[in-house]
Amino acid sequence: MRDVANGGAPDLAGLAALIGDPARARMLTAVMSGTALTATELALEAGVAASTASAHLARLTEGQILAIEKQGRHRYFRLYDAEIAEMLEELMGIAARRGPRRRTGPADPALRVARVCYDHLAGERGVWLMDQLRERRLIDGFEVSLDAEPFFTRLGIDVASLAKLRRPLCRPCLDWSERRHHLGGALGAAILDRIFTLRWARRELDSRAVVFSAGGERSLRRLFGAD
Amino acid sequence: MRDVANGGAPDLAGLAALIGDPARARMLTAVMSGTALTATELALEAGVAASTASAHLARLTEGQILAIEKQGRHRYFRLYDAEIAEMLEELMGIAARRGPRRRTGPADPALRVARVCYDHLAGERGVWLMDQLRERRLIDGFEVSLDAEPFFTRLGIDVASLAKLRRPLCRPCLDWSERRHHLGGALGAAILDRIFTLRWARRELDSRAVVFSAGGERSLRRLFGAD
DNA sequence: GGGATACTTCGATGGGGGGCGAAGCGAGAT
DNA sequence: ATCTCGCTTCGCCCCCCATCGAAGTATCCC
Repeated sequence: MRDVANGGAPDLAGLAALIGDPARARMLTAVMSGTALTATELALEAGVAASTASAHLARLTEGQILAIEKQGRHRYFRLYDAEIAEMLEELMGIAARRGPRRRTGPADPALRVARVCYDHLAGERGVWLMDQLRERRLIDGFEVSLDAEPFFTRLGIDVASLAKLRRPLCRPCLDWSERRHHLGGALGAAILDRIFTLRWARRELDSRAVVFSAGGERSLRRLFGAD
Repeated sequence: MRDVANGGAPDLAGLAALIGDPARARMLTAVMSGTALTATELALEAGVAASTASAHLARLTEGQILAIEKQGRHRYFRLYDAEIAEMLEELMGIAARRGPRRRTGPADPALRVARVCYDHLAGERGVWLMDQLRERRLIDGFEVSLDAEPFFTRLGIDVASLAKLRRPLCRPCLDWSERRHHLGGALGAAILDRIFTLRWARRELDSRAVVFSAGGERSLRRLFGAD
């Protein structure tokens, strides 16, 4: 009813208002780490009562910002899809840039170096990776090169089956700290997955930070480095 | 004071809340047409009193969503920069997609075919253009090819001087109706400028729609078409 | 079954902010 | 100098909604 008022224009205000509440924004920031969180955890994260959080989560779900995964007596919340994650990353980037004054907190540097953007790698490492893939012509423009399959197969990634998914294989995602693109999409997610499986890096608890081990760092450079 | 509370995270809520008010969203939608508008025009557009609009505009300016251009006794408002325009386009895309139910209003089709995205071309024509440029290797990945300069020079666009600007020359911008990228950045703006100058198309009044003439349509296809 | 845990619903409260009109103000226009 | 127009400031109202605690419902564990 209320959205019929304006002439077919998308409900920009509704969507933005959903994100524009402090408690909800904190929840979304928390869930940007990629791990699904329970309602109670999110209430804690947002600093509000469970009942308040419940109402917020209902609205975010209704608005298709979050999705629910029921599991026993828990209700796990995750971002609705990768598109939402990318939009949030972009918003955070803009907010950070025109924020009060550049704050250089202690936890910040780690996030700038490497962090999770929902389910793929962002930060300096993320855009470096994207640069290298393009430099080596494994990615061409917005698409994976035809002759790149063997490379990814050696890495343990089956490009052909990823390409069958509904989700775009390869999607440039604007990085909030670097202000350039890193690799999202199914391939971006698969690469980060391999990085964790191979123990080149680990997740920092309760943070989006990704910490590479010295050896992992070397392996990454050896595998993807252009020269 | 209020933004020091959370640990260095960007003020996502503040930014989104700025956009998340119906009146402000209507103003932003209006100014997405690329033309700078006066405070009074925006008040009319948003359907609020001049005083109310003034308060909104002050907040949007303060938040660096809009910028003011004083001119005589008028104050013209425009989007702060192209980054903001792209972010809004993306938000509108997401809002449209998960909106109530696909509404196919009468004015909609024209917008889907071709429209202005702040200062460059979006819609079917916009992504077609991007596809062709990439197909013909005039744009490679995210950059203009080295040997593309003569082509654009013939079109009356001096790539070298565009490249000197602070603004990125070539920037993929996610299209809300097509869900794929069209060409933004200084080059995207220059191309649309030429399209208007050559009278291949004209702006629909009070709308973001771009209407091509039959001849303009042919010229566009002849110039950019790949085969 | 009983008890604990996870979460939602309900009802009440309060504050932030969006809304308006009237008055103020500054910069052209005459 | 005076008028007019464009916009802002001020004072006010009022509604929306974020918030809470308490009670209700669902699910698991023993």
